[in-house]
Amino acid sequence: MLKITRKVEYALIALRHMQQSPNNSVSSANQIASQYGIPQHLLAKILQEMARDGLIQAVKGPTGGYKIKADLKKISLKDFFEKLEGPLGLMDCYFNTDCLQMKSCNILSPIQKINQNMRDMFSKTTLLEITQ
Amino acid sequence: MLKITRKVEYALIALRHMQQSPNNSVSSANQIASQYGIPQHLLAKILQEMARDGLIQAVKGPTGGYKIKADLKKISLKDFFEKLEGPLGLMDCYFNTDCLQMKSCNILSPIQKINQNMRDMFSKTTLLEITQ
DNA sequence: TTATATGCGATTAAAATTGTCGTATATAGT
DNA sequence: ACTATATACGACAATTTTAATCGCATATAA
Repeated sequence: MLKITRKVEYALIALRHMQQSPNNSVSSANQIASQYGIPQHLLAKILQEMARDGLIQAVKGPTGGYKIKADLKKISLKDFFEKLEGPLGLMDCYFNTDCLQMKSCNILSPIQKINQNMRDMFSKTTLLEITQ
Repeated sequence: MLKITRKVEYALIALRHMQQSPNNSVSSANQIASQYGIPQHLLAKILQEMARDGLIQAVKGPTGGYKIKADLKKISLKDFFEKLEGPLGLMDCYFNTDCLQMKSCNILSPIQKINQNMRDMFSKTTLLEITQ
């Protein structure tokens, strides 16, 4: 429990790679995948999603690839996680209100506080801090 | 991702229930399970594990059950999580050193910092704060 | 003696995650 | 124009993790 997914892990690795690419030149999915031992097709899908999210810029065709598009110091880790994986919470009931035990649940409010702490923590860290 | 398991959730619910039990009288697994809509056999196993961990005290036989044994203000949420679920880390490489990409991984050190933040956060909260 | 508890291992079921496949489209280089 | 290499995207399959169930044993109050 309390693990990040490989999807997020691969996304971070790729972002850092691009961040360190000289003159923000493009890097292809295959380049990155083979360098870090990531399944190529899987990484490609993740990069496509990040491109849709506006985090990176795609360049098609041979000599194509991806490069950083967004200003990484303006994006928190929390926002990044939520872009890729959806709402961030220790328990689903933080967002979902359809739990049948809602009324009888005796740990709802304490859990909400911890949840908020965790979200605050990830809100304070920027993507730039991770990737530079 | 970054979710707690139902096991931990059920354990917290049960702990809080016992904590609020008048005069620290015992509560049976079935009582608690039916009150909060938790599968009985599953909760029983979790309570047994908590008893082995010294968190609660088991009383056998009819009229038996469980009651709080440990001093909950001396146990951090991190310790509690690790008792039930093992090492607490965003990625396995925080503990495991057998990742083949260890050398080429470019996000190891930033992730380690976030990991430490998360562990610190859960270290600062006591079980008592959650259950009272 | 009986009914109701805990104790514990094995097994199954369900859900989430991770990875693969196939096909389409874009474009630089020749 | 052709080819090789890249992104784009949906469907599907495999794997892993989590959640739940089953069966049987032991303890003990009434």
